[in-house]
Amino acid sequence: MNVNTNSNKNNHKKNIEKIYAWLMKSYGPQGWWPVLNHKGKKPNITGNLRGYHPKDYSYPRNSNQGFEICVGAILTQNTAWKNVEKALINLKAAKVLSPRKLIQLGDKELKELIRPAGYYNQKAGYLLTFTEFFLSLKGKVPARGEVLNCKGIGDETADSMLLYAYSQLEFVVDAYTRRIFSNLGFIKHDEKYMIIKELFETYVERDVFIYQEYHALIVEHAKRYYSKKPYRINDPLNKIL
DNA sequence: AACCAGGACGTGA
DNA sequence: TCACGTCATGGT
Repeated sequence: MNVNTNSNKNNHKKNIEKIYAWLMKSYGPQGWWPVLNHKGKKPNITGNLRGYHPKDYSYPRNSNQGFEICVGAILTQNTAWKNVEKALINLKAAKVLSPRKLIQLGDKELKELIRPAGYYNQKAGYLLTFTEFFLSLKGKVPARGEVLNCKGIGDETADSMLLYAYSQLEFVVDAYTRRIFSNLGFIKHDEKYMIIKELFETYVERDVFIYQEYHALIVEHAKRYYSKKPYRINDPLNKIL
């Protein structure tokens, strides 16, 4: 029994490509992952929802920027980016937004700096654990399983780190992805993370920059049409499939 | 003034 | 495995 034409697998590839094309045409390149400039500020070139360097895929440009992306990935768990930004700017201003400096920091100081990002007691511990791991890599690209072994890093955070900090071909799935694509009929609303990840990794062109943009575009679109219930209402994507 | 945000973990069925 | 409570600040 198949009441939804969108769940026809023969159309998945076309539809998922069509959605990407529509999102890109509508919103343009997103410039993810956001990275602060050398002054420790948010570059003044974008709207508040976009990344900091649209069309520029040369990030991260050094190890510290990669580390910054990982820190942001942990801090943004269930947290608005605006609050994460405050925490990152605090860390940058205190000149501790690098792995060596961060592990030297006292527990109380670290918590105070990341406080705006919320859950600061937990996240402080997660950051220290991850930082030790990051240093142990000595620049090597970690395996997904290794990243997942760090307490506080689950599927989405691991994939975010791998895709945006390490330029690995890992599709990032978040609550927004689940919302949009379940409402469009591709998946169940409570579908497992890995099933959704595999859906995209099967049908999206296997290109790191496209993975980076697709996830960012999904977030941008969801913020406009799926941030408050009832979801799906007025979603223009309903009409293009 | 509730509700939500670019989740993950611990616990007890 | 799964449902549910917990963690916390700041914007709307």
